[in-house]
Formats: sequence, C-alpha cells, structure tokens
Amino acid sequence: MAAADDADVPAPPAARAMSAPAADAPAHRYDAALAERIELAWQDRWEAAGTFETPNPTGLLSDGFERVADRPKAYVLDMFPYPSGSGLHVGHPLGYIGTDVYARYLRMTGHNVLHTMGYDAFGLPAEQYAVQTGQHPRVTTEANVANMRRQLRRLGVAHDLRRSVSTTDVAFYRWTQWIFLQIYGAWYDVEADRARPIAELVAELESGRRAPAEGTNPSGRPWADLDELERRRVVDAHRLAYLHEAPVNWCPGLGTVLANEEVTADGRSERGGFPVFRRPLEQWMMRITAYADRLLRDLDRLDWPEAIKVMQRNWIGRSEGALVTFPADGPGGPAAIDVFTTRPDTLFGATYLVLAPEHPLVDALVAERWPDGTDKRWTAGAATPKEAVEAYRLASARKSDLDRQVEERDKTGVFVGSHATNPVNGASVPIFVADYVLTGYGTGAIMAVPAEDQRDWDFATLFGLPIVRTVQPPEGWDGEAFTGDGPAVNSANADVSLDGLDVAQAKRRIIAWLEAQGSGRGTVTYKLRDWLFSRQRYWGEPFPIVYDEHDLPIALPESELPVLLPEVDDYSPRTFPEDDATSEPEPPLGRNPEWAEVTLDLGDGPKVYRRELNTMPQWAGSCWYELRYLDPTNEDALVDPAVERYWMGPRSAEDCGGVDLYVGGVEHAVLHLLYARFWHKVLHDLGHVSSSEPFRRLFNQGYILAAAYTDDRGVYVEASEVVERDGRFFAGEVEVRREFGKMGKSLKNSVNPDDLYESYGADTLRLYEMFTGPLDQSRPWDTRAVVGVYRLLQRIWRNVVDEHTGACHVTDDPPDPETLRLLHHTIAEVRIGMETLRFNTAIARITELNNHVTQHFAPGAPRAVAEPLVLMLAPLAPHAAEELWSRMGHDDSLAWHPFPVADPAWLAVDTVEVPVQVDAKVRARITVASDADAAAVEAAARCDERIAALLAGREVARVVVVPGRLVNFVLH
RNA sequence: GCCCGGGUGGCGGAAUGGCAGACGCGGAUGACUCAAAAUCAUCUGCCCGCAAGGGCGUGCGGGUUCGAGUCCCGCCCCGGGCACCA
Repeated sequence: MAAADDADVPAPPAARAMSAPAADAPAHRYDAALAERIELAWQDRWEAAGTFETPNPTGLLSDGFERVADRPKAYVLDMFPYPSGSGLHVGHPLGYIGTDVYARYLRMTGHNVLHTMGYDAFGLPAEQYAVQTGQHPRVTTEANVANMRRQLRRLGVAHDLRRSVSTTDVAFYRWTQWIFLQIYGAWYDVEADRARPIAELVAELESGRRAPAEGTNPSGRPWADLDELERRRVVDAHRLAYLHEAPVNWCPGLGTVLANEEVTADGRSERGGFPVFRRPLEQWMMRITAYADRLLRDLDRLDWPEAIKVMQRNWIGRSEGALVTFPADGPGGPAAIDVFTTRPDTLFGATYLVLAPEHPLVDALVAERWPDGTDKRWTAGAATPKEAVEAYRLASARKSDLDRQVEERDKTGVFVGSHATNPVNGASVPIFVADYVLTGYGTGAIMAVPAEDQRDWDFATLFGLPIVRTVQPPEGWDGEAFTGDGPAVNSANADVSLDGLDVAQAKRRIIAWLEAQGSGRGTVTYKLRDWLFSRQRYWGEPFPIVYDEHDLPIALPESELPVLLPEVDDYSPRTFPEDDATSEPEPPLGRNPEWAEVTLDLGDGPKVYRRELNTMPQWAGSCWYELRYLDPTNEDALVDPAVERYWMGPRSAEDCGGVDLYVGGVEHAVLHLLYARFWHKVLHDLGHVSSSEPFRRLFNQGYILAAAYTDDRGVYVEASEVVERDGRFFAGEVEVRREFGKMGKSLKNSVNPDDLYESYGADTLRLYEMFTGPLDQSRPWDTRAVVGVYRLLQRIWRNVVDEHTGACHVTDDPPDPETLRLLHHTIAEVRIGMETLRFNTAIARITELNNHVTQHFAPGAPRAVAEPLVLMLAPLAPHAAEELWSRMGHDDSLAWHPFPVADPAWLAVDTVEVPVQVDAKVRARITVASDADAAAVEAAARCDERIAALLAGREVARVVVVPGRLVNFVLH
C-alpha cells in the first residue's frame, strides 16, 4: 500500500534545525536534551512494563483480560505502511500521531484499545530498492522495517508491538496463501447472493440440482456427459480465483502486468509512470465483479468520508439498462449481436452498430467483399472488408491507452461489410468496428443512436450515417446530440408506440416489449472489472498452485503451506524499453528450475507438477492484515473467531462490524479499500469472520506540505539548501522558484524527524503536528513555527517543576472559583477536541489554561489544576506528561489513569457578558446574571450609558433578546 | 466536460445562524543583559483619527433573516477524482 513517492534512494541528511541550548540556562529547564532523556526513559519503562500490550478475550494473548473485561473495546488502525528505504520524514507520522493521541485518549476514558502497526513489505519498491543496492530484498526489507520501528518508537507511539507483523514474514504469508486457497475454493451463488465452497457446487452439479452457469461450459453438453477434464474446466470457470486469457495491462518498463486500478487515466503505470499496453495473456483473476452490487450497497452502512464513497461508487459504475439482440447476416450464416444500452427508449433511432475491435463475433461478420455502393469513408481505402478490419485491429492493438488519449478522440472505424436488423423496426443497419467501443464494458458492442449520444453523433457525422431524433429536444435547441429528457418521437411500430412518453416511461415500455418478443431484457452492468492478480515479480507471495500434465491448476493442500519463496540467481525483474509493446513477461521464479518443478503425491501417487511462477500483487497482504493484528500468533487459524467477534464483530443486526477507526490517505480510495472489502466479504461468506466490512469508520488524514524549489530547468533542488534573501530564494548563487507540495523525495523537500527529536524532542514534534490544523487537513510544514508548542511544554513544565532545582513546586493551595470554572470548561472542550479528532483546538484550550495558571500562580501551580492539566496533556505529549505526573508524586504510569471529567457545577456560570447591538452593530457589553430573563436583560441594556445615548430620541422598532447571548435594538 | 472538496489577517488556523480572527507563528515595543540569545510583559485585520470614536472587512454578485463566515441562488478561483463506460 505504499504511496507513490516511496521508490527509493536514501535521503540526504536534512538540515539541522536551530535552537542550541543556552549555556547559562537553568539546569532543569525543559530543553531538547532533557526532553530526550525523559522520552527515552519512558519509552523503556513502557516497554518493560508492557503498558500498551492489549489483552484478547481468549487465546495466546489473553493474559490480563480480566482487568479490562468490563471496558468497551476500541480498534484503532493506521493504513499499513510500506517500509521505505529512506525512512520516515515528518509528513509520514501525521496520521500515526493522530491515531496514537486518540487511542491514548480512549484508554484514559475507559476503553480496551487495540493499536499496533505492521509493514506492507512485499512489492515493487522493495524489489527496486534491493536491485539498486545489490542486496537480497529480504535483507533490505528487514533493515528498513527495523529502521521504521526505531523511528516510531522514538516518536512514543503506544503500539502493542507483540501484534506487529510484516507481510513478508513466512508466518504471515502462509495465511495470505491460505486465504487464496479459500477464494480459489469458492464460487458465487447468485441466488443466495454469497460465496459458497466449491465442493457444494460440485455436489449440486453431480446431483443434477444445478446446471453449469452461463459461459462456464463451452461444449453445452450436460454435466453428466462431460469427461473428467471437461468437468474440471467447468468447475474452474466458476471459481472466485480463476485463470483467464484476456487483454491485460502490460507494462514493459516495469516488466509486469498491472491491475486496472494501477493504471492512471492517461495510460501509465501509477508507480513509475511507464506506458501501459494491452496484450492478451493468461493470468490469475479475482472475481470481484461478483461482489459489485454488495460492494456498492454496503457503502451506505459505512461511516466513511462521502468523497471516498463517491469514488468507489464511480469505480464500481453501476448502470441500469437493457441487453438487446440484433440478428445479423454474416457471410457464414446468421449471428446474433447482443448490445448493452442504458437508453433502450432510443432504439428506434439506432442507425448502425459498433463492435469493439477485439469482439469475438467480428470474424464471423466480416464480408467477402464490399457491398455495392459502399461509402468510400467506410472502407479505409482497403480492397476488402477483411483487409480493412485486419489493418484496423492491428493499428488499434498497437496503440497504448496513452496514444488513444493523445489523438483527441477523433472517431475512427471501418465497416465490416455486413448488416444487422433493428428488432423494433426491421431496419437494416450497417455494422462497424471502432475503438471508441471498449471490449471490457457491457457486451463490447453497442447500438449507435447519434441523435441522443454525442459520441455516436460524431461518428455518424464523420461517416455519413443517418441521424433520427427519437427524443424531442426543447424549443430553440441548437446542440447536436440531445441527452436530456423529453417526449419520445418517431418511436412506434405496428405493435408498440413510445411516442409522447418521457424517457423513464419509454424505457419501461420498450423493455417490456423486448422481453415479450424475446429480443432483449432489462439488465445491470458495472464498470468494475475482475481484478488481475498475477505479477511477474520476485518479491511477492508465491501462489499455492501447481499444474498437472493437462496444464490445469491444482490447489496445494493446506498441509503444503507455506509455499516458501525460493532463492533465485537474479531476483531483478526482466524489464524492457518502456515503449516495447511486443515484449514478453518473464516471471523471475522461473529462474530456479529445481523449484519450478516439484514432485508431489496429491492423491494419485508421486507425480511431477509445474509450479505457478507468478507472484501475488502487493495488495494481497494489505487485504487482510487488520485481521492478523487481532491474533498474530495463532497457528491454527488466521484469526480465532471469538477474537474477531470481540474486536470487529457487528454490534447490532444492522451493523456491518469492522475496525472502529481507520486512518489513512485518500490515495487508497479505490485500490486497497476496494480489494480489502472484497476479501473480507469472501471470508465473511465462508464463515471465517463475523463482520461483513473490514473498516466501519474511515478517516482521511491530510498531508504535510512543504516548500519545494525548482531551478530554471524546472529541476527540483534540495530544499534544505535553499536560503531566502530579500524575499527571493537561492540555492548557492542560483535563484530558484518556490512552490508547495506534498513532502517527499520527489520534491526534495523532506524533513527528517530525527532532526526534530534532536532540536526539540518527540513531544514537541507530536504537539506541533497536531496543532497545525484538524487531522483531515493538509498543512504546510514550517520549522520556524515549531518553537510555539515547544514553549508551551516549557511553560507547563515551569508551572510544575522548579527550573533551578528540579524540585516539584506545585502547591496545595485551593484554586479560586474563576480558575476552577476555567479548568472545567477546558476539560469539557478538550474532550470534544479529542473525540472529534480536532486536536488543534484541544491544544489551544490547554494553552489558555496554562497561560492562566502562569499569570496567576507562578512560580508553582495549585495541584488541583496542575494534575488535570498534565492528564489532559498526556495523550498529546505523553513523555513530558508522564514525567510531570511522576514528579508530582505518582508511582504509576498515567496511561491508564482516568481522563479528567468536567464538573457540571463549575460549567454553570453566575454571570455572563452579553453584547448589546443597535441595528445589529455591537455598541456595548453588559454583564448580567446568567439566568436573567429577556425583560431583565433588556432593562440592563437600556441602562448602559452608551446604549441609552444611542436610543435617546429614536423609536425602537423591535428588540431581540436571546438570553445569555445578546440584545439587539432595531431602529427605523 | 462530469463529480467531489475548499477559498477567513503577513502565515497555520478558531468560531451550536448571535461579540469574526480563539490558540500559535511572524512582526513591533519594553524588561532583564555590557551585548546578543533565551525568557518575561504589552501591542498587532485594514482604513480615518492625537484621542474618544467612526468606517470597512470571511473569493465575487444577489437573496432569506432583527442578525449570515455559517442557510439559499448564480458566478469566479484553487485542490482532488473520473473521463469514448454506451
């Protein structure tokens, strides 16, 4: 799940931040050196005491559960990071700090909190980094994971480290392979609307209760008449993981094929930006389309940002319409062309058909010669339809998606030489091949209605095809295709008339008619395609699949798991010039011939089998890691069902269950989040998990942006080396241009957290990142501004600890009522800030309280204020808070101490200051009893000198009094 | 083109339809200091005014309301997603 900027060169050392400790500073001032001592000491204590180890209700990790058994549970999760070779920059931990603050707050408010962090360590970038450094990917990956663990520990995040996993751990990927076997061993029962074990399908086929599903039995003969191999093929065609020969996204520059989701809109690889070409290849596919409707429907049950839901809805792309069959006369005899349309109401205006170049019926429809009088524009100058179609197909296959984009969508195509019949009016319509019709969507064939579809209009105009309006455009319409609503026209035959109906009515009537005629039916289509699951890569999970002498796949039994990733001489992928569309994928696992063939006894005695040489995509591990965190040491199951039910189970009949809070970036809106939902639903259907969704609540954190600088070639220069002079920016003597962008290697504007620890400490870094804005917002990094929260910590410190002696100097003086009112208001507001993930406002309220304490009680604060203040600080700056707590005489960690509760008695106030307005402009403020009624407040307002002067001699038209809020005198 | 977000001081950002700019950075002035840093104190939206005070202010234009940053309509700009999906 790595973000795109993670391809890997070690970062240059970032600039040293400033702030050297003053030579004559008091010995016990809170400075960076003291912060470091405190932080390292508390990190050791937490670890030694197992402070953040979270017990399960049962199983290996259940020690101590009785202590938390009556607490509500909370599962807080960060998106699985990829352990980058260059380590963290200060942008990465924004979300990790946020979840840590929230999780610590939940623990202090009485929850049993599960929070840990693992590593998505397989995949392309790890492999590329290893290739660059000449080391085995396992070596570099493990070193990167160790470095990231060190950096996170230094940040003070309260993770349960016993639960930390890496996708590359054999003990982890064994279960990834096991889940693959479950998916391979399942099929989708459309009537039951869920996946079921494949054995149940076989039993139903055997018993005759069920016939093979449409498209799974090419011979068409009944199951009973099929031989063993034919039966295996039929069963395999039902599986949720299946082999399929189809055009795939081949990326020569990366040397692998990619999923649709990994290809950008302009036809390039999301990672690396290399061109992607369509190329037919047999690959493993995941039948995610079987879940399209449930993935769409269940979005309504999720507490996710609306933007993400919209992106998933768009990606799934449900559209309702109709399948219509057009009979055709091919040279080889009659054929039937099924088209999908969302506008069956426009059928009377269909004046030609278009098939995608790869459509399987094209060959059967190509005529021997051009019909007499064929328009020259339709032939592309070819002597015969066959020549024209072949040339066109070749040309479009050679185009990458990028090329198709560049050509500004000028319509191209050729006539195949034959005609079809429009079922509603018997009209003979010409059949074209054109690449504006896509193979993978609908049926790969359309009926073209130029009057109501702009694409068809463009094509019809270019090729001189007839245009018949079937929806009356409004008065004064001067556009081309009309896609709006209006009364149907020109839409009647002897049997049925749509004329005068609106679009929705016309659709219903024509679908009914088509169904009665047997010419079509209403149907639903999705944009979502099945997920291409094979990669020609070394650094991924091997498939638990072998092939027999018939080249048919066989699942390895569970007892053969894990299938270990073999050693090979050269694990680097075979890549090609990035535009070499004709290159052939070559999986690196094939370089170990001893591994590639294996002798096994799978029930028929020892036989030689050929192993699957592709590996799984990086997404595989992140599809289920949240389940493994629950029960990471379980060797008998991916997760104990009782443990899953406790942490992720539904809370009510309507609840989908899942993680209580999932925090990560928007970039995973369709990739990871869709794949993970799909796997989770399969596991749910097969009875392995009780939750039907993995992530009940999703929150997108913003990014840390930072200034980046380009020279006059537009090349980024190292931001830490740029200096500002008179509002202009220079790298050495060269003037550079400033811009702002997401912090990362590509913009050369990374800031290393290690430098911040050295200059200020981890607590200051944590506070700074939380203070600059609400968690879901991106914000620019400004090293100069870090000092603000550093001062806050120093001031709090000084209110508790004597800077010169190090002694605690809190007093036992009772605070005055004003202070207590402020304290309890602060508690109430800090709680709101914590619960809404707006930690910036919580920090602001803490700052105000501390400023008040400084002004009224310096040098030492009353204990009755200092203690709740420190407890409120604890989730945000846990080390400093622990240290202060301990210096105030407490032996135990405050991590489990109850969070302060606001006393309602102190939230109520005796008097309030309300503004008095004249004509909605504030002219005075008066202080009144907080329970004063409207008449009393108005009377008090009229008594105010300034107000009295302003009202003197004027007629008051109206008086608005909102008790406790304001008074407004409205004059004429 | 379509679909989402978002426009508030020099900057990051606060504001259940009810005192716009909390809190912080930056800036100014002062205290301490030989001096500087650190620390502390005061001020700091813009304009007019010596002041008291007044005027203007939440992208632009309208509307609803006693009252709009907040609600409604129409624009402009910025960021993101999708893009020949029939």
